[in-house]
Amino acid sequence: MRRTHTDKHYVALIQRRLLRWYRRHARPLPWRRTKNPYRILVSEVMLQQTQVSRVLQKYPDFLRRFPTLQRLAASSPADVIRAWQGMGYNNRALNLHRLARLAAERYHGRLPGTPDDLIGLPGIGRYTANAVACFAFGASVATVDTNVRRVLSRVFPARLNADPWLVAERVLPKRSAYDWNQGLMELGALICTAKDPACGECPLVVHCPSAHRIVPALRVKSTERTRRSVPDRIYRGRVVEVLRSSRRSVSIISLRKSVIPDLASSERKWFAQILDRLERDGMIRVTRKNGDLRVSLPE
DNA sequence: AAGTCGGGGGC
DNA sequence: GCCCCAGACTT
Repeated sequence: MRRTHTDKHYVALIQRRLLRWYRRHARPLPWRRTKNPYRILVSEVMLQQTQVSRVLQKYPDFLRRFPTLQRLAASSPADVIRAWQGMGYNNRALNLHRLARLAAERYHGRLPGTPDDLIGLPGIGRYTANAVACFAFGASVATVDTNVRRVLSRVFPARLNADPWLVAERVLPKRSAYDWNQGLMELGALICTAKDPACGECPLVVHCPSAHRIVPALRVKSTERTRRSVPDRIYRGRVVEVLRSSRRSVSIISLRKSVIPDLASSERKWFAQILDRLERDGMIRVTRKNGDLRVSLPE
């Protein structure tokens, strides 16, 4: 009988090796030194599609500015968007603020502790729900992010086509979920990287069928609609960035000139659509002042 | 299932 | 220039 990834003994060996490696090599990241659900939540949202190195720069300031979920709920969306400067994906800031206000009225200003109650909250998908439940509330649940997905697909390639969540749940050591999940992510970030992984330093190298023969990941071709090959979200980001630094509302004319100085008149409709979508997202506010359209962050 | 949503740093 | 990154949401 050939061993599979469900072989208990084989999995247990891998679990012990990774846990030991993690306990020795774990970086002292600030969100690993707290169980405060709010602080864990902020870190997980910030880390969505964002490197650890950048989150490290913004995380302390954000928590100083908004020390608790209640303080976040009591702030304006504009305040949160400003504090999000440099992070990208500004919808995350908006959703975090919505979550805070929603928790204030539904959960007395606290975060629920189960994946079922967390998932579906603004900006909280399956990964973040499980991450907060596990890292803050000690729930024994799997967390599958891009690191975990990559590591598991290499260590357990037999299930390459299987749902990574099923694999992750099957190999999760129930008693050590926190260290295991963090360890998988740490391994993916430091050793089992997307390109040119350091198999020579990997604690799982003797068990890994993919060791030293990693095939380059398939190119994920971007299909985003572009204007002159630049995705719209880049211009959305520029609009928000201009509004961040202006204490007052800005006329659409001057806003457009700040964002794109040489915009052709034929493209003004395109720019108007950018603003429409930003307004629909709740990212900006458009008001009329004596017949003139003015734009600001939602104060 | 595919599009959309930022920004910075590595190469 | 291109690529990657602790995902979520909309269509």
